[in-house]
Amino acid sequence: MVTASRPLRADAARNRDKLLVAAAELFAERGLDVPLEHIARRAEVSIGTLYKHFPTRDDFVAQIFPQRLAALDVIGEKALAEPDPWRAFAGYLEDLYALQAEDRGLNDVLARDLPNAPEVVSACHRGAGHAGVLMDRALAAGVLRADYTIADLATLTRAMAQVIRDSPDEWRRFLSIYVEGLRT
Amino acid sequence: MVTASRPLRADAARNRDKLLVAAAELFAERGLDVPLEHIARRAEVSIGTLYKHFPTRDDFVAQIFPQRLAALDVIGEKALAEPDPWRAFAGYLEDLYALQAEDRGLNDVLARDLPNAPEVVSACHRGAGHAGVLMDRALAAGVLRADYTIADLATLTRAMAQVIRDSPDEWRRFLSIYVEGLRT
DNA sequence: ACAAAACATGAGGGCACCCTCGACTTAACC
DNA sequence: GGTTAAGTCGAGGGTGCCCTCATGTTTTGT
Repeated sequence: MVTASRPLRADAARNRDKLLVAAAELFAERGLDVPLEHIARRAEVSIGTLYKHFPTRDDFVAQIFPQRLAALDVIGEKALAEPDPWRAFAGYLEDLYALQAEDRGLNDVLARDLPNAPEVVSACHRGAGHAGVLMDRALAAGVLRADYTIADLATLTRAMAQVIRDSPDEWRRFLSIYVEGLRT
Repeated sequence: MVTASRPLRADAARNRDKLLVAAAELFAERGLDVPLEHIARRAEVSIGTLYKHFPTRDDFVAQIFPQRLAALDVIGEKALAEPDPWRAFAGYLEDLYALQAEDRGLNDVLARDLPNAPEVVSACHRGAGHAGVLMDRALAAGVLRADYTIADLATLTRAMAQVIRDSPDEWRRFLSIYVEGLRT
């Protein structure tokens, strides 16, 4: 699907990289809403050049987050390898939110309806898939509240995004209370 | 403390009232961040007049929210009248968030660090006082997780503000799960 | 009815962000 | 090394919000 366009000119490739690096840093530090001008400034590139390479904020998102979201698969696999269904499920949540807590941008990405980047969307779906399996296992084992659904998990994720934003050191406590309420 | 200034001129009093009504409506509908220009427009008054009466957004907040926050006292008293310590505590939370769910502005007020309005701050403190008593009772009865604190409640409140914003119909479910985790 | 004081008005300046486009610069290829 | 397509630059136009102030209007008290 990658339209094999002619390779970029050397300076263009360099600028593109600098932009990606700057954007990745700023998304992680300040969240998804950093002004594009700040990204250009940190990349030491003009705003016009930024728009040439990434006409849309979502173009940045599409380039940056898929690899970060790969971590989702990693923790998913890890959880699936855990034999105890409850520990698997609860551990998954803990790992997931630890990820969010480390990266303000990722926190934003997972908390919003958004983003128009298909790659990001599909990564999220894979994540939801893992979570679904873990939930089913826990349900089958009778350790998870019987009426719990994926939609509840989405709600939790947005709530956790908020908790992480305002008390980055207390989210584990909040989560553990909620998770306790989930157990049967 | 009300500096008994000369009474307002008739037209001025009328405009002030229209502004308060408009602001109250818009805060409730759209949240605390509505542009002040929108308030002026709905009040059918110029932006200059708005600034004359309420130089600051917080001046609106200070006039509007104290009476709404009175509802906090009502539900506090109601909960204190409930003999069962667990039902009192859990019922208080339910009533509190029901209040937030009905009023976007109130939701914002309770969710932020903010506001520079002393009357609002003191109403919140009274609310926290009620909550504290309810928590102590529940703790004494051994029905509430022993390490629970007021700070946790503040975190919960911000999280609930978020949940209410994105799923106004699902917040009770989320709350009930969390509250379940609180019980011993 | 008049003067003075109180008030209302809205154009406009400031700011932060968005995005575009024409003039310049540079890498790439012969 | 000259040509040219590709790329860079940043001033500047657009938007939405904030807030102020000179000018014009209304109320009030006499």
